[in-house]
Amino acid sequence: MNQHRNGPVRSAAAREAVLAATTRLFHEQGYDKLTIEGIAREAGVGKQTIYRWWSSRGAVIADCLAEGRLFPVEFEVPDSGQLLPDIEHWLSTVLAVLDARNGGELVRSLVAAAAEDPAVGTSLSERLGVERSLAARLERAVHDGQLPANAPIDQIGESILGAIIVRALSRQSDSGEPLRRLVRFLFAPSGPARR
Amino acid sequence: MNQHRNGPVRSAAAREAVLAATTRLFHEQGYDKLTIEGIAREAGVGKQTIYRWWSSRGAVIADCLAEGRLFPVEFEVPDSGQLLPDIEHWLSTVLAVLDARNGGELVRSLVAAAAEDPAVGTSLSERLGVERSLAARLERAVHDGQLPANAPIDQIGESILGAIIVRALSRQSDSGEPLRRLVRFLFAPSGPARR
Amino acid sequence: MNQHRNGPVRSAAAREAVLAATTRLFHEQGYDKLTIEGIAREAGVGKQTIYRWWSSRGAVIADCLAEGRLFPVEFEVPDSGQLLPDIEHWLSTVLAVLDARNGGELVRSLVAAAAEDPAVGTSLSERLGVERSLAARLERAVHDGQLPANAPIDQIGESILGAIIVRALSRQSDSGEPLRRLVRFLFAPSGPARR
Amino acid sequence: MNQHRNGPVRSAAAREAVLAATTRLFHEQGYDKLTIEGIAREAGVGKQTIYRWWSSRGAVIADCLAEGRLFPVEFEVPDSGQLLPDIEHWLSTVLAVLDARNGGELVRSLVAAAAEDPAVGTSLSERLGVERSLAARLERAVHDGQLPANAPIDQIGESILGAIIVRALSRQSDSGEPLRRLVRFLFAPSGPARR
DNA sequence: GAATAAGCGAGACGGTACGTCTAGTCTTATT
DNA sequence: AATAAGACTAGACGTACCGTCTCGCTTATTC
Repeated sequence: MNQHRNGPVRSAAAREAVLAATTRLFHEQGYDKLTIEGIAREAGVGKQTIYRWWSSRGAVIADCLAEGRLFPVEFEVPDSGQLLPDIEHWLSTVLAVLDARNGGELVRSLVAAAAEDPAVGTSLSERLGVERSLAARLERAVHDGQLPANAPIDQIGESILGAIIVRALSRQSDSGEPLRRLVRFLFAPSGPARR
Repeated sequence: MNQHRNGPVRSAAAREAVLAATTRLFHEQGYDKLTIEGIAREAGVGKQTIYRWWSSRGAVIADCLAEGRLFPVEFEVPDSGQLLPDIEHWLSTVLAVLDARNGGELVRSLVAAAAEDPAVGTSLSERLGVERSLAARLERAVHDGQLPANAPIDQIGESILGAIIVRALSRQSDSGEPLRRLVRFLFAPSGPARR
Repeated sequence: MNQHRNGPVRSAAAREAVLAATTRLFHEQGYDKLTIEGIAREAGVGKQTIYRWWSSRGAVIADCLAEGRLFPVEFEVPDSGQLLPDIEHWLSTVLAVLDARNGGELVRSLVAAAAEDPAVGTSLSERLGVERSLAARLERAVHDGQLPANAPIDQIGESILGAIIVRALSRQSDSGEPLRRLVRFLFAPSGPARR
Repeated sequence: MNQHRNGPVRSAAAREAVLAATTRLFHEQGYDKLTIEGIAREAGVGKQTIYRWWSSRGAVIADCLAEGRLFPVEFEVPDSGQLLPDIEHWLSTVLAVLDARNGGELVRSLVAAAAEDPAVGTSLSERLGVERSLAARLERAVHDGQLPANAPIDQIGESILGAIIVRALSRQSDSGEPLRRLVRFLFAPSGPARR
């Protein structure tokens, strides 16, 4: 980080170093032990450089999220024509990634960050594909007739994401089966007669 | 806290002062500006007294929650026999309370606290009546046949709570109508799953 | 000449702006709050322009001193033939100028600058006319026989200047009468040493 | 410094460590490179402890001075009955001490400190014995008739101290002979006829 | 009249220190 | 033995400057 500097335009090297260091520290220690000083130290960057370009700790995390540095993959909901299997596939992917990297801790950190900084919440939701991919898939399901015309698409997505969050907050480590039961309840192909 | 205390047993006055001060500061400034020093100052109490009886900032909040100092009322789900109206009534009560006291900020603070401290999450969920009252009501709905026998009761509660949280985290201030649409979808006479 | 260079030469406007800004800030805030960044800002000049032409903060002050920007007048010791009145006249002028512009603070600032940068000390002494004018006058007094042949001219000047400095450092604001008593003692017709 | 702490009364150990560290750093690096953080680091003390008990960098130095940590000895003016030899003896002692420990740098540092903080000036003057011992000796000389009755005692002392300072500020390293000439001029036992 | 090269305002950069705040531990005197 | 008070080390906060650097522009000199 002390090689080529570019002068009075923003240094791409510094930006990269900050985001890389933040990603590393975030995974190692979690959000509440993440400090601006720590990032600067780890990145070999002056504190002012961070304060110059990011408004808060959360803003840095939001950038990391937006660039896919915290999750390695895109979460796409496939479209096989059948709603429930598609959603289950997406959910499995999400849970696999979360569990692989000490998911509870990761989600809690992200939630803490989101509670502090709006941008993180937005980025997180986008990154998990809730809006872009999940909502789009549900939209198509409405067109297919697999969901009723008045189904509250966004809220369904939020409720699934919310259930993931609540599960993380309550420190349950149950391999995700309950969440699968939830989506099965929501999207059962042949809804059991209920009344 | 400048009263006369009587020696070597735990001071009820100190406990009361701490919880009262915490409640006040939490409402005024939110969780992330809540500090042990601030509580001690406000309560007129030595820091050590707090450290002696509570393990962390979150533990104090959890105590406040458990004693109903953060929410003034109990959230009970009524049982009129009809599931959907009962749930909607409960949801309206919850939203009314949240909106009344700058709810978004309050929920975000609670979520931040829960992300840091497990006890807070548990207390919060209990306090909102999700487990005790909501889950019990859903249980009865299963017996009634208003919900299918295999309905994932706990997860349904968590998904509603989660939706409230996600809504708060994304700073939407939409008067709760979307959440009402969600519960209508979940508990509509025909059920969310349909074919 | 083997060294012909092209391009613009030193900008007189920039030099002028720097010295003017420095003078202004020095008088307003004193030496220890004088910063290169502050000067550059005030002068509307790039920092590099200052670093290119001056080696240090002190060097800029020394330039200001040398150009008479910090003291408005020359301090000349008159030569009426009578030593003591001449010196008293010079001293009165110096004290008048110092007292007029919050002299204690000014002297302290100059002393601080001199302690940091040798050039300032030299400039200061020159500017006050200690060497040029006071020492010359004393020299003439030796020739006149008003001072003994072996009188340590330079040291006498330094001791007067030093007394002014000590007085400023100890924050006495005594209208200069004590200093007048000192020079009367030094240059009384009978001399300081007497038996 | 992490051994015995004394509780909510001022820690003598911390005070000692701070003053010792300050003395060390002051001699090694001079006043302008002396920082609160540096002192805290060297002393193994929290910064707040310094800010709690001293109002500024200068105040710490003043304490060091007052306790004789910067100069190892007391500077006493002897009283043999003969003024000039007594003063010369005192001056030799002072100069010896100053030269022994890179005196110019030391005096400049002290002057810079005094320019910033009044207490340092006072302490310095006291420490060198200017007031206590030198002025007292001159007083006695007045009684003896070795100095005229109206001799400005304090100013004479200040002028000698001032000459030492000016000499240090102008970076002359002349072994002190000029200063000896000055005091000889001031206190010559048999003042040469001058006019 | 182009090409060249220095000076210029601007300001980003890695750093260091500032003075403040809180964490969590420990000691004192009091009750 | 618990308390209110508060000193202690440690370290992060966000700000201010340091001295170096690079950028794009302007300007004078040389080819």
